[in-house]
Amino acid sequence: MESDLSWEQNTLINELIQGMEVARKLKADLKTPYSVDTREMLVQRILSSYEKALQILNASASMSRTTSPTTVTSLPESTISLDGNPTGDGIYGAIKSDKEIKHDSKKRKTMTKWMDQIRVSSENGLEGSHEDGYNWRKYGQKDILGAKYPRSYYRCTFRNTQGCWATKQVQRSDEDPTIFDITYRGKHTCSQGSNASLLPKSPEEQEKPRSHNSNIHHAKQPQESLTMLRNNLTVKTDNLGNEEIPYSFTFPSTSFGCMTQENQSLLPLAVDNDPFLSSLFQTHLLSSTIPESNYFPSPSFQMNEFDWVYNMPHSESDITEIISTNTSVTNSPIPEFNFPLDPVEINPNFPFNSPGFFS
DNA sequence: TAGATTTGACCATC
DNA sequence: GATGGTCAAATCTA
Repeated sequence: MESDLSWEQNTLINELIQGMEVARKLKADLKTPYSVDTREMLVQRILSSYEKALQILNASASMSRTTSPTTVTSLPESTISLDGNPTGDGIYGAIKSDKEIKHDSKKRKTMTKWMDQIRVSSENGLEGSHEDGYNWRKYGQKDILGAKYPRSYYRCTFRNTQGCWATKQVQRSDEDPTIFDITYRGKHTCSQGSNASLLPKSPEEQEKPRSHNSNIHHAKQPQESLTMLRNNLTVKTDNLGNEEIPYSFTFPSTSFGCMTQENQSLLPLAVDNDPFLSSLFQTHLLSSTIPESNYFPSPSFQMNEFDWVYNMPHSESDITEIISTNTSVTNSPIPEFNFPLDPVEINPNFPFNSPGFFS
């Protein structure tokens, strides 16, 4: 197994390459009659990639330091916090006795842990989804010292039935209430582990202000969901702060919106022919033009990259496979960033600072 | 009535 | 002892 640094380096490289790829798309896009919105989304993706790359560097730097937490940067926290063994929590896959359960907190520190951030747009609303394809059940909320907002605790719905010990904590950022820091712990060992993120949600369900029961959804359109997942790394945050933000928050427990045939048919042909632009366009189309339908719980995609890599394997063989293929160039922990590294060449003269580039 | 959320209490860790 | 994480009874909702 590779070292953590290598794993992060791969992630970092992929992020940078992702930025490059999007930049190239945008460059090509400048010669086409594509909409400003599409270009805007490309720019957003570029920014996202570089932001993630910087955060990865940040995380690496933080982990390499053993000094006080005052060295932490101004970000709420590194978006990646690994314990060094992405697959090293196999003990949590087994169903435990009551006695073992009671002592789980002792093992807390040994569980795989990673963090992500989600920015919630007003389009989706705070009561909208922050779903990651898994079914979470809230089991606690606590005021945290020094934090303006309470922290919510979620665990996998299938904890009892399938012995899935994945948990997550959701903490709204003090600095930016539109950002939620999410800490995942443990790997999903439930049946969702393999198809999470591919779980669509009907528009009807999406329109519900909050779901209470029956949050189990089955993948009906995995391809669409995959496409969405691949491209939903960022969320437009225009008009943020225009709404009163409730102090307490609760994310509904499940899953992704689904792309409808009608929506897909709206894609311009040129965009449709480009898988990348196509999915990108779909993302933007849904998130910006029909907010009422709330088809897209976009934040969930933004958070899901690490969730995916850790949680997707749901058996020991899957884990082994990930470990054994970790040296592959297509082993990005962010599945949507999987593409060969070889042909990439970075052009330092790319005009990022050109006037109007970030229009 | 089943399943989810709320919330006070308990426990482990630092 | 302070704090964070979890439990579990009470409550809510479809």
